[in-house]
Amino acid sequence: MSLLEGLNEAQKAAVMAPPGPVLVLAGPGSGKTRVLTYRIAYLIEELKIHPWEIMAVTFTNKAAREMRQRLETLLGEQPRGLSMGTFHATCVRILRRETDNLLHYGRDFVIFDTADQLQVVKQSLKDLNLDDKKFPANKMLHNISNAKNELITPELYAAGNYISEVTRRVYSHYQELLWANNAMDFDDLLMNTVLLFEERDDVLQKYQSRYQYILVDEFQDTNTTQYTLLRMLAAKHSNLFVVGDSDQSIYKWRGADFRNIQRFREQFPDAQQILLEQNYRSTQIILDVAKSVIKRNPNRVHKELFTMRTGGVPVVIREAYNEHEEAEFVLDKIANLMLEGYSGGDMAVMYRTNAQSRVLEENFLRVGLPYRVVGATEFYKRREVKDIIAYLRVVHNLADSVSFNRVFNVPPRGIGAKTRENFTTWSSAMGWQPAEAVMRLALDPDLKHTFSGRALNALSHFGQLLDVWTALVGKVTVAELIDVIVEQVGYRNYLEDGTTEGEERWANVLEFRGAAAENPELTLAEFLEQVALVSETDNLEESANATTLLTLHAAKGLEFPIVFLTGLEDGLLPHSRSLDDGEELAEERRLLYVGITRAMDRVYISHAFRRSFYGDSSVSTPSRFLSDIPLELTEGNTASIRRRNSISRASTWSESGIRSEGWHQTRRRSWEESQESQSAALGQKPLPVPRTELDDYQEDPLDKRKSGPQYQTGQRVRHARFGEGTVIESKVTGNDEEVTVAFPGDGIKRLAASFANLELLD
DNA sequence: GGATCTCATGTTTTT
DNA sequence: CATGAGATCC
Repeated sequence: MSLLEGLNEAQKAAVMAPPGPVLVLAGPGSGKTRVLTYRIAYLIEELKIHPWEIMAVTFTNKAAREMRQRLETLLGEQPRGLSMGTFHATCVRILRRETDNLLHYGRDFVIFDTADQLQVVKQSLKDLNLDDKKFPANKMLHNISNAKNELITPELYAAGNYISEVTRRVYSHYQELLWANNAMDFDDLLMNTVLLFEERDDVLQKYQSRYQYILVDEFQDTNTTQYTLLRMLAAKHSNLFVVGDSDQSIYKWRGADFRNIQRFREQFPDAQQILLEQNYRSTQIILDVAKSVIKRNPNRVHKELFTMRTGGVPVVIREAYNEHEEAEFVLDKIANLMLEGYSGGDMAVMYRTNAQSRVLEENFLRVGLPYRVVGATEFYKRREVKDIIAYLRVVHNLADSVSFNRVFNVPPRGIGAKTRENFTTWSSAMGWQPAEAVMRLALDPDLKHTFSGRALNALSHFGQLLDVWTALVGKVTVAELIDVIVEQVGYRNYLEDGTTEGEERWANVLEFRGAAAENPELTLAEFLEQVALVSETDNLEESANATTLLTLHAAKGLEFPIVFLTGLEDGLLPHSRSLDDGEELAEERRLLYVGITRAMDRVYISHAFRRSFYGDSSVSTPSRFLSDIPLELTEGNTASIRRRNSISRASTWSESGIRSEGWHQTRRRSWEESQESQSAALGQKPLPVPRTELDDYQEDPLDKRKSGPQYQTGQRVRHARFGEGTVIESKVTGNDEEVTVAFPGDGIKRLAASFANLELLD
C-alpha cells in the first residue's frame, strides 16, 4: 500500500497495528508525528473508519495544526468530522455541547486564565477572612491546580493539617466563585468533563460509542485527570493508541506524570508495545552525547537509539567569564556559521529560564542579527490586551465579575476604593451581578440606592456604556465592538502618555484588534474562546533568517540544524530549586536531553564562570551534567585560553572562599581532558561534516600574558574591596599567580591574581 | 480619587 | 535588576 512507503519497519508496525490498545515508545526524532498521522490516515483509508469516529489529542494547538496539515497532504483533503485538538479544546467542545447537563454552568461559560484565577483566589481569601501573607494566593492557586490535575474535588481534598484544611476551604470557595462567574479555569475544562462523565453515564456512553479510535500524542505529559478521561472514553472500544517518551517528560511540575505509561501497561496488559528507535534527526555524536546524559537517570525503560548519520562534529563545550561573554560567544559562533552557509533560521539558542534571554537579545541587537523570542511575555497576557479582553468578557458574560472589576475603573472614570466598596455591598445586597447592577443604575431612575454626585455619575455612565455594548453583540463584528469600546472609554488617550511604552501598548491594542478583524465571521463567544485557548506561540511563523531564542521547555517537539545550550551551570541547569529532589533532578536531566536532541548537525554548550542573578553576580559551578558527557565526543577550549581570562577578573579569595578552590580543580581537570579530546577527535575520526573555526573565539588581550608574573614589586594596584595598595611580592604558582599586596586600610593580603581583579594604577 | 513610592517577589508554563 | 501589587501621600 502506497500509504506506507517510506516508513521503517517499526513505524509500519505502529501504523498498521490491529485494533486494541497500542503503546508507542518513540525516541526523539524517530518520526512519532509521522506515525500518528499515518495511523489516522490508515484508519480512514484502509479500515474505513469514519473520521468522526476518531479522536486525536495533542498538547499544543501547533501540534494539532501540523498534524492536520500532514493529514491533508496524505489524504488529499481534510477529513470531515475528525476530532483533533488539544485536551482542553476537545473538552471545551464536549462541555459546550453538554451545557444542559452541567450542574453549575450556563451556556457561554468563559475560560479564566491564570491571572483571572489569581484574582478569584484573592477574592476567596478575602471572603474567608484569611491573611494573604500567611496563605499566599499564588501558592494556594498552585495547590488548587495540583488538586484538579489529580482529579481531587474540594470534597475529596485531604485536610490532614491546618494548612491543608485552609487550602480545602479556599479551594471550595474558589470553586463557588467560579460558578458564580460562570467561568471555568483551564484545569476545570478537563476535570469537569471527567466529573460529567462520572455523573452521567448516558453522556459518557454517547461519547464512548462515538469515539471508536482514540490517539494521543506526548502521552508522557498527561496528568491524572487527562489519563482518567482517556480511560473513560476508551473503555468501550479499547482502541487507545498512545505515543510518548518518558525521557522527554518535562512537565511534572504541572501535574504531568510519565508513570501513566507504566499505568497504561498495567491497565492494558494486552497492549502492543512498539519502540521507535531510529533517529532521523541527529548525528551519531549528538545522539551519543544525549544518551550519555540521559542514561544516568534511574528506572528508565531502555531504548537503543541509533542513526544513519554516523560521525558528526564534536559537541563544543565552552566556558565564558560571565553571561555577557557567553552571549558574545554565541553571537560570534552564529556569525561564523552564517559564513559557512547556515542561515540564522537554522539556529536556536536555548536556556533554562526566560530571564536569560535578555542578555542574548541585547547582543543580537548589537551585532544586528535578526532573532525571535518564543514565549516571553505572552501577547494575550499583556495588561492592555487583557483590559480589552476583560471589556469583551463582561459584555459577553455579565456574570464575569473578575473582568468587571478589572475594568471598573480602567481607564480611571472616577470610581475610587470607597465607591467600589459601597457599590459591591449594594449590588450583592440587591442580589445582582456587578455588571447587571451598574446597568440598572443607569437605566432605572427610580432605583433605590445611596450613591450621589460624582460616584453616581461615574457608575451610571459606565452602566450606559455597558448597555450600549451589549446591545451591539451579534450586530457588529468583534473588531467593530472593540473599536466602539476603545473609543468610548478613551482607551487610546489613557495609554498614550508620550512614552514609547505607551506607544507600544497602543500598538498592541491595534494588533489585538487586527487579530479580531482577521476572522470577522467569529462570534464574540467564539472569539473569546479562541483567545483563551490559543497561545501566540502557536502562531510563530517560520522565519528563514531569524535565530530562535527559547526555553528548553519551549523547544520540545522542534528541531534545528544548530543548537546552542546556554547556562549549563549548577543552579540553572539543574535549576537550584530541583537540587535537593531526586525526581526533579531527573527532570532537569531530561530537559537537557530534550535540548541536545533538538539538534541535527551541531551542538554548542556554554556555561559562565560568573552569572548575575537578580542584580548581583556570583560564581557558578559548571553543570554536574557536563561531567557525564564523554570527552571524546566534545571539543572546545573550556580551559587553557579562557581560564586565565575568567579567573583574572574574578573575585577575591575571601569573597569566593572554598568555592574557588573547587573550581580550580574542575577547571584543571577539564583542561587536560579537553586536550585529550581534541587530539582524539582530530586524529582518529574522519568527520563527514567539514569542521571549521571550532575554536576561533577571540582571545582577550589579557590572555597573551602567558608566562612570567604580571605584577612587580612596588606596583600600585587597586582592588574592588580593599582599595589601593602596593604589591610586595608576586610569584607564579602552577596555573596562577600569587600576589601579596599591602593595603593601607586592610593590611597585607595574599591574593590569587586570577581572582583578585586587580587594576594596575601606573 | 489619583499619583507616587516602597516593598516583596522572581523556573519551567503546551492550555 | 525589573516588575507589579499594595500602601502612602497629595
